[in-house]
Amino acid sequence: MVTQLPEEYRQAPFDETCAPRRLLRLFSGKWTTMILHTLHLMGGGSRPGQLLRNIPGLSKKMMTQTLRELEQLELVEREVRQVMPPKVEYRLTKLGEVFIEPIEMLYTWGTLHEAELSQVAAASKALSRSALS
Amino acid sequence: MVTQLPEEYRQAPFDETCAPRRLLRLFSGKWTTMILHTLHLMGGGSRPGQLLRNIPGLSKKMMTQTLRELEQLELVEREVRQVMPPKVEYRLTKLGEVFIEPIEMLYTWGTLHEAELSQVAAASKALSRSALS
DNA sequence: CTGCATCCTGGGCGATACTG
DNA sequence: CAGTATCGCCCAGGATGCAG
Repeated sequence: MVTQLPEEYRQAPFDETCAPRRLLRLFSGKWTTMILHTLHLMGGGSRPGQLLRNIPGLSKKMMTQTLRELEQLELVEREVRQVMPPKVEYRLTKLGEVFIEPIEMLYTWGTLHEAELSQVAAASKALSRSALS
Repeated sequence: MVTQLPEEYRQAPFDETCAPRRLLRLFSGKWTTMILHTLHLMGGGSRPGQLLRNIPGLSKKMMTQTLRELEQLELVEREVRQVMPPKVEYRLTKLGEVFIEPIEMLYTWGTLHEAELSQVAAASKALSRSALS
């Protein structure tokens, strides 16, 4: 029974530019996945105010900032309607929709495993409590 | 064709403590998932030096720091063997193994979608290039 | 309503050097 | 080899205020 492969046979290490790492970096922003997820969830175009209301804790600044980044990466499109008051809609691009898949995977996994997540939370709580003594 | 539900009928927003967000926070550390993944990949116990060598860019400090956090969350166990030179092994706990699943999902998804990840990279590159002008 | 500019703070993360 | 301590940077990200 091989519990551990010898050094020489172990698979090559991740390099910085490997796919998993690039994905991680893409999702590293605090609000990135939540914004993509919400855009997807609401279907069609979403207005900034709606996004803001649907993502508690998100500030206007971080929203627009994140949306700009996603625009530049061509994961999100912005549609402006020049009227008063201004009407703006954001929607996922075709490329953007691709990345919905891993996000939904993560989110639903989380939802299905609340129990384990609570165990982790409990552990961290126990820790901070003992730290107070 | 309903492209967008009226405000009142839209599903309640994520609150801060919902499962998806907790999962995101758990994985928010730059090295967290990579360390868990590598521990899993190597099977059985892993020695710090091995981890370090298998995760390019990881510094000794960030490794131990992340491992300590994971220990506190009870996702990782540390086994010390008091000899010279010191022998230490880290291994996933039962709870830790649970979280391997979403990590592997993410990583393999990334691997299967290198093409799209490259498109994103291309978009960001095009951006920084035009910014130079 | 939407969006930008500004200012500021915390802490994540890295580099380095030192112990056993 | 494994781990710690220190220093300091940088920037993500929050608060506020102004403009169209």
